[in-house]
Amino acid sequence: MSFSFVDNEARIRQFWHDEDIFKKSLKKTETKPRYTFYDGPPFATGKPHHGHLLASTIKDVVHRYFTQQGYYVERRFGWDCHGLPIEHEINQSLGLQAHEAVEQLGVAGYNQACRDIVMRYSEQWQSTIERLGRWVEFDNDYKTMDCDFMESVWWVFHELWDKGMIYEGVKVVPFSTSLETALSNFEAGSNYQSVQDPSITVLLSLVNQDAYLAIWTTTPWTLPANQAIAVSPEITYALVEIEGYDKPVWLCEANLDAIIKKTPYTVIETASGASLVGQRYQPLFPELNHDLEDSCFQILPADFIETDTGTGLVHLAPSFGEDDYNVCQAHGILTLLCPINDQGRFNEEIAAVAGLYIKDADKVIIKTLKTEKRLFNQDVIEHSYPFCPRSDTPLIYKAIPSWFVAVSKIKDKLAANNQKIRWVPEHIKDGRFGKWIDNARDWAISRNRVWGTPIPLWRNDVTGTIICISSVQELASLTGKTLTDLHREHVDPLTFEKPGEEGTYRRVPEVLDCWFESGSMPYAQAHYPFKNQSDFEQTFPAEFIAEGLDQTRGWFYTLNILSTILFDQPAFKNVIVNGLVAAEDGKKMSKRLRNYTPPDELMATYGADALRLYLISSNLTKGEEQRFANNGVKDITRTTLLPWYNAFKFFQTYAEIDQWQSCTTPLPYTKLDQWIVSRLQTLIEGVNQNMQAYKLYLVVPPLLSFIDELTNTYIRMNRSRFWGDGQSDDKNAAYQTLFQVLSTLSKLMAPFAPYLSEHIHLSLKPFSSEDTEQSVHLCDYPTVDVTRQNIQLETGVQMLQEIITMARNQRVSAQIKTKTPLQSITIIHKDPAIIEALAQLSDRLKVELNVKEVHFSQDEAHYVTLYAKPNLPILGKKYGRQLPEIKAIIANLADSELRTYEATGTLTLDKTDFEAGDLLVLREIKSNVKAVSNCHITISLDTTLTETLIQEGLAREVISQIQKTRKSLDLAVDQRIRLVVSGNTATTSLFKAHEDYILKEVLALDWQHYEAEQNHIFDQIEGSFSIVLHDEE
RNA sequence: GGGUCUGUAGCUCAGUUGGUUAGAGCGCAUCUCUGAUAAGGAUGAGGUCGGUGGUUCAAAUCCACCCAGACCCA
Repeated sequence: MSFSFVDNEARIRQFWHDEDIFKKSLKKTETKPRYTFYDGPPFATGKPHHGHLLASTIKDVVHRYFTQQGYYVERRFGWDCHGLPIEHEINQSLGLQAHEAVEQLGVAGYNQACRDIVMRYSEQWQSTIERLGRWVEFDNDYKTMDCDFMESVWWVFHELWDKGMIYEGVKVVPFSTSLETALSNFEAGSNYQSVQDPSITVLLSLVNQDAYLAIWTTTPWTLPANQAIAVSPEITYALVEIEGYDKPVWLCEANLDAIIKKTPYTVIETASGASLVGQRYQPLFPELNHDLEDSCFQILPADFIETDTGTGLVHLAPSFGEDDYNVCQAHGILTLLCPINDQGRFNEEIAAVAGLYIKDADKVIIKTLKTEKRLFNQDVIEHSYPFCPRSDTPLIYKAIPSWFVAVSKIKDKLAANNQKIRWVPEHIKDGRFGKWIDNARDWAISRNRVWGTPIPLWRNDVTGTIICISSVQELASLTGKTLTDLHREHVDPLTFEKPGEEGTYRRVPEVLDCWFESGSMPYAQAHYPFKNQSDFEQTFPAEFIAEGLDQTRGWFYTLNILSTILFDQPAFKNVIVNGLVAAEDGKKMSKRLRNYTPPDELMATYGADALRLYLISSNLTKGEEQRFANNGVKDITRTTLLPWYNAFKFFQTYAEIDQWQSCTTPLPYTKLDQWIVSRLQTLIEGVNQNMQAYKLYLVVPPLLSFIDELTNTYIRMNRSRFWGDGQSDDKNAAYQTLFQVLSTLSKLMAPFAPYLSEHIHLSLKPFSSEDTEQSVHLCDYPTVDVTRQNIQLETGVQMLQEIITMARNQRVSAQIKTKTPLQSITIIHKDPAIIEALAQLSDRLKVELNVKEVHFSQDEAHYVTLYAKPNLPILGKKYGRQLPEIKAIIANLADSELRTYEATGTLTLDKTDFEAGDLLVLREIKSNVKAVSNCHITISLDTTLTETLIQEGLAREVISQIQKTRKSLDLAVDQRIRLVVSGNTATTSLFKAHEDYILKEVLALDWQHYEAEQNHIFDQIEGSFSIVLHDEE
């Protein structure tokens, strides 16, 4: 019956659930130091994908680790509830556009519709996250739409308001005319498409000169909103007389041919852009020209102008371009022309295009310009243009009134606080995040939406005075209404008046950007400062957060803006930034392409432990992208989980037979016992170091090699110690060692592979003479015990393994199987300390290599010649340019010279001297000697075969075959058998000669000789024979 | 267009302050071991370390530019 990781995980999960282990781990650490964590809230409108599982795994690993370290780690799951994604789903399901949906349902109905779907997949989330093994409190979660949460968001806003960090302005934002709303830059950037647009050059008449200005645009519909023209002061412009035009034209000198094309022209004069600044021109659509500042319709200087396309004279429509807006603002153009509505349709002021959608207006405007002979050039350009990610209509940039957080005021503090954060990977601190902060601009936090936290500003409709409300109570004191829900349908109707003041206070219409809410999460999840005040202040900032690279400009940023303004601190001290999980084909994971296996399916196949280990051992945990390969998960099972489980299973099998119990009395531990314990200590040390540095990606590889050493070296080399009958101190020492290693390993692995660790921990319980914790996750994390570390021994075993490999190679080349014993091996090394270390392991060597004697020799001269290589890092610095000559000298050094060098540490030659460390002395087998060397150590295996040795080899062959037969018959490992052997005299004498040995190894009570041929035939044995196995009874 | 990251074997990835013959796993071929094992081990094939230039005695590693990909920002 083979072990199923998946079934086991289900059992363990049931155990955790039945025994309430997660709660117990929290209870146990309740009084311990706090380790604060903030969970970045996901939207529950879709199911969790690989990226979420990655982040969840990272979070869980760190939480479990610090819990076992003796910290109290509160883990509340968070949900992002507000925002455009939710609204869009409503609009889509109704088949309506935003304003229509709101008109139809009303604000209350609309918000109710959002509320109904916002947690749609939360159960799916919970089950997947729990399946992954992440311990997080779903019953103690926070939602950004909870009244308490929203009240704290109001408080945060109010703090900012009081500190003068909020102001009202105008922002040019990506705007979707189909959703009739502004989009975040994030949303706007997600759907660039290659499109063809008109590319036209238009002529405008100057007022004080009989000449035209040529301006270039790809958005003709913005021309009615033109309010100025920009030039670059550094560029040279030319006034050109062109055939067929009544007046000369100004444009940039560099592009004359490209713009004018084949028409003959003459340059009349040239001028710098600076000298053109201040010239006035006549607007194209004078019908709009009312109530504007005098500063309009003139040439302004700007620094963003390029000459590779266009005329160097740039049309400025401050309502429809960020650069345009900034330049105009700077030169006193404050009143903006905006002849279109939110649907992108022109209003009635311009008769020609009234009611037309902007893209349709393009054609009309071009036609009008043509008839007025104002169209200089008309072309089509193909370029990349942002589209609405929801409706696939072209976005426009549009100035809308907005509320801002004055981030630029606190840039320096933000940067200083950033320096206090440990970023993994580190480059994000001064790279992506640091540079983003350096260029920080004010943050527009208002949205003209319905489903969100209302901005808590009430404006007097007569005086314009604004009051910022900071709490439910304050609102109640002004309005007499105590709200339990702060959404618009409840808040908007509340108005109030102030005694002695005329006018009524009404709330401003906008809601907050949902990033403002997630950035407020540290305070809002605690309902700070209305509750938990001192508790919060003691645990802020968070010790740790972990999210994806895409949050650099998202959550990481907003958290820090708010924490810097509120408390002049970063919001978190450590952050692991994970990279994007790509599909195996290198593309994005996509439902449409079906290029990935859903996480639930993966866990149903390989289990959560394997998935977790695969995810955290990758570069994903340091912000790099990784292609997700199902085979990688499978490999983890094969290379890590399975050998680990098998090591435990081996222990369990024999410990049950022997009814073994752990003990604390001193035992005669062998060198290999001490060695594996030392290796374990080194592993513990490394894991702790890497975890303290939040380098999760460094944890799994050493672990893997430890498990490899445990199974393929320790257990393989010590198997026989567990087999013998009865109890002995040596056997006890072997059990005790393996038991200790396995139980420590289960604690060490618990954060990473919580299920299998738990299974092994629970299964080891019956063998422990001491009380153990109910769950491995309630255990203290192992710490390194340096007294049990023995680096010399670790090196010795390392060398032992090298020798074994070399000797096996020599057997292969001599064509002698490992089963055939050989008389002796000689190990040659000049260092007595190393010989001593190896001598202690010589019994081991005999068994591993199947040799009868192990000899040691320091007499290298007999076996090897020495040669040297330059120790480049040292000699390079010493000799620099002369290095090639020195290398040549070294290559020609004689054996005797190198022996002197090794003995004395120095070597004096005619041209140069060498000191200790300059040379690397290596070994090479002499051509007349039968030996093998790996440059450092040399062995010589005696490959002479005698009849006795061959016979012994055959006896082992027989044993091996009998064991295979036992296994194929599914006999229990301690099942005794009887042998019936048929064969010729050679067979019989082989059995007679090695009777004791064979019977003992295969657990046979006796053997009998039979004449008849039976089933099992071994042709390797001279004369052939067969064996029948009989169960004992 | 700008910023950050990535580019190493057929595939997935290591590669320390520049330094000696660039490694591992999977896959492939050959051999081998095994009463814990879904295994293990050995050997081999497979690399112009994305490209070009530069710095240096020495570059996968540092610098510049270019190419490709990802993310973020325009």
